Amino acid sequence: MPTTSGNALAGRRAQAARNDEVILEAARAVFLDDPKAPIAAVAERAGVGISALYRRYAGKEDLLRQLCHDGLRRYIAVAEAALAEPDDWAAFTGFLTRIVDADVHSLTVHLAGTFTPTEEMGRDALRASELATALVDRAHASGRLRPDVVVQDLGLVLEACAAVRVPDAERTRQLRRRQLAVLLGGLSTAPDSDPLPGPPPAAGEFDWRWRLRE
Amino acid sequence: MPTTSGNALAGRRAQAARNDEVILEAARAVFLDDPKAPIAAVAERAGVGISALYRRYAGKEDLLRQLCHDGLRRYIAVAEAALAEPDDWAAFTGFLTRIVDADVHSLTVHLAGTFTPTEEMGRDALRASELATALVDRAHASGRLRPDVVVQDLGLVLEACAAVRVPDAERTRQLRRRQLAVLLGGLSTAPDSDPLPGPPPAAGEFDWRWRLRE
DNA sequence: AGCAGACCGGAACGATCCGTTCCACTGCTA
DNA sequence: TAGCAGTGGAACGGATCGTTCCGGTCTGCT
Repeated sequence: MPTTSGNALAGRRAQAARNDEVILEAARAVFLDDPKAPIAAVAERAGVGISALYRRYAGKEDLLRQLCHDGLRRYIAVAEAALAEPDDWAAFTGFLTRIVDADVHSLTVHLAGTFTPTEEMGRDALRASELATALVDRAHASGRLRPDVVVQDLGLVLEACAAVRVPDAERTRQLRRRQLAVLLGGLSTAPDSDPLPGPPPAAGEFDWRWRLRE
Repeated sequence: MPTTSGNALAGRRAQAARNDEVILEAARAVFLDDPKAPIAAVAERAGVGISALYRRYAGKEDLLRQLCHDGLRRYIAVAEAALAEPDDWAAFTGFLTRIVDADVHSLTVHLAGTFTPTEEMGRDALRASELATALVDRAHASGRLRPDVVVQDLGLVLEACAAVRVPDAERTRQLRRRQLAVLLGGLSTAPDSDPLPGPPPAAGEFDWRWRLRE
């Protein structure tokens, strides 16, 4: 007779616990593919009924919020891991590569505006931007990053990579790496290059995504 | 008494002719901002009734198709103009700058899949890709374009720029130019750079956009 | 002058989609 | 074995949107 915990395999409880995972994974896959997919698509992909979803989340908005927050936490985790890398430039490039590979940008930015954020998300977003700043600072210190690049340019880079999209997921990853390689080449210091044009992206210039869409 | 032609200002005919323009412009603005905007939004933006739209176009699909075809023709015109530039590299960069500024990429690619294309569009698309190839070839000849860049990489570049988007249109243009500058830096030959990773984008790898969405 | 009809605004309709609720059912768990 | 947590999926109600339709206006021709 399984107790309330400790058994990972059998029984109704275990099935429910497994569904927790399956549903979250399905939601990630579905909303990554189409940010406004219907909730039924998530249930279908997970191979469960709609009730299994509504038992866990108050509604679509709640699911989206948790998914987005999850992406934010991944971002932070990847950034912290990258900061542990001793080489300044490698920390920077490794960070971007991992974020792009994990498609975290789509998980966060593209889902924003579809729900009202919690204040904890606000705190995490702040922390995320601090970490990103640290990575850019170190990249500058390494001398390999163009001096006129600012933190907010990371947003442009990630957006550019997330925009690459073909039906096959693995191929998408490859093409995004190619895109990132080109961008990193352009971000690197070059002997005789003109300065980047226009005022650099400003802090908060992309915040409109986080405000509710009207 | 105005005759049937020659007068550009007065009368019902003239108003109708003006509406032709106004509606097309409104449609461009609206669908550029949101590819699946309702048709009523176009009418509202144009300051006309819905009838004025349906008098000119058989339906939404027809409007979208003509808009997209229009974008394709712009693309071709810009490419032809660029090819007249004597300097190989300048032709290449000038072409990209103009396409990005005019937001032609959004007009074509992002609208594809929402209508069944005509064969004339197929011909124009072919011509467009020939012109793009010529521009890339000349850029290669100039020696300033990395040898491992292929025509299809243009699609990635344009996608990256089109992905940049803030509420203000003029600011969007500025940021896209910045993005393009970074990308062009990465596309340029550099003394000691690793080759671009992965197989390059293949011909027709982005064609799925042109097939009807299921 | 007068009328036929081009042209227009916008209400109304019908189809579709989607979030959410609800209920019957299943098989653990105590 | 009784009860309930967990579930599948039909059904509902609201919202959205493409399209049609009708009444009204004004023009351009006769």
